[in-house]
Amino acid sequence: MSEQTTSDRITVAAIELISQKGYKSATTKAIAQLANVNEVTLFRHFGNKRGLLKAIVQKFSYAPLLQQVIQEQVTWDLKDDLLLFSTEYQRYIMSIKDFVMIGMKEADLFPEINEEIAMYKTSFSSTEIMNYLSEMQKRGNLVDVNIEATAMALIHLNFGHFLSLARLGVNVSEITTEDQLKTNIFIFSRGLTP
Amino acid sequence: MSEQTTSDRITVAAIELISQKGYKSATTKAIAQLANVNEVTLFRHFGNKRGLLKAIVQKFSYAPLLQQVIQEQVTWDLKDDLLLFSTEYQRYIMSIKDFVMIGMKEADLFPEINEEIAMYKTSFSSTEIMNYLSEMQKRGNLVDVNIEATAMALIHLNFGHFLSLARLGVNVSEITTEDQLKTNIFIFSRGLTP
DNA sequence: ATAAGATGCAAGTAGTTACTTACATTCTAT
DNA sequence: ATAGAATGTAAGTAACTACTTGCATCTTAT
Repeated sequence: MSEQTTSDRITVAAIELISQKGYKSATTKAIAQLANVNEVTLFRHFGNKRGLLKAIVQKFSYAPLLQQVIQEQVTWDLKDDLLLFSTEYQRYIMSIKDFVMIGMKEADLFPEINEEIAMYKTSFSSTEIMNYLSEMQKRGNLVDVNIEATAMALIHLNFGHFLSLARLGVNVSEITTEDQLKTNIFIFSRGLTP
Repeated sequence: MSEQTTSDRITVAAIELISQKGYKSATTKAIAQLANVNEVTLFRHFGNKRGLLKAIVQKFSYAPLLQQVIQEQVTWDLKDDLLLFSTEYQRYIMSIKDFVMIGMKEADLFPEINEEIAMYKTSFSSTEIMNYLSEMQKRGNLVDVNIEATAMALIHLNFGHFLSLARLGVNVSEITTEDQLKTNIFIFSRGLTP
């Protein structure tokens, strides 16, 4: 039928249901039904429900390419770079949105997908940004400010925006993501440029 | 024994367990055990598990006093006011942290505690901030910027910070909340002051 | 064409969970 | 002291859920 393998169809269905209802409420029966396979097939592929989650985690646990992408495109112009960071972050985290939502809901259940992964490492690590900000300070393109706190502020802002989008599906307000990011970068670049 | 009523002990226990494990995984048996009451008592008080959650939602659904507190203390100095907003927000949302986490996990299960409540209304509504920002613009204390987007940026930033704290219990980084807020306000006031 | 592997189907099992019922016990107000 | 309300105890039920087993059917590579 479809080009996806059976395992893929099951994991995709599982990700959708678990991110929506949570791990406990997403029954193997429902997952199998959504994946259009027999429930037994699910167990034949993954052993048990936990194994299914494990497979999902592994599926998403690759080193984020984002860092490379960013490092290659850095211009050392604060405004441009902040926009680059934000748009890349938003693009990437939205693509793995369901996985992040699972991490949000099941952090205690599954240490592997704890918040650190879902919130920071999965996207870009804060150290990447901190390195960038330090270099910017050396170049005299950045005001004297707590680097670590600034990096966290950037991440928190972007993650907060992502959460609005992800949870409601649509923007809370009428603002488009583009306009929102524009304003964010305006404030930050103006606040951080010497 | 304790001064709390039986109902209170049950709801408190339920909030703790549900915010940790999620609604489905927090069994009535475990809730009763934690509350130090017989499981039957739980059902006598709340009818069913759903009724217990309903009681919890009602317990937290009062008009946030935060608005008043803020309006009374506004100084129309951007830096001072932003600090006031942030600290009050942080103080308040941390006090209802478990409830907010329930909202984060069970939004689909319970429309009443959807994200809007947990994320925005429960704390301070975005319109309150927007009114403040508009007035600041009229007074010439604020740069020409998208008011709505700026308000959302403030909320996202503060909510993002809250989430780090709430999820990990401790700050991700070594920065104290105070230092983090200071940096946030530094960036924002510098970026928004004409 | 055929063997091997993957999947479907039917039935079942053991454990869990929300919820009930009947009765005993304790607490509280008068 | 006593009635009435609140709580505890014991036992049970019906539904659900993860997971298993045995066998039939289908697909695919050779």
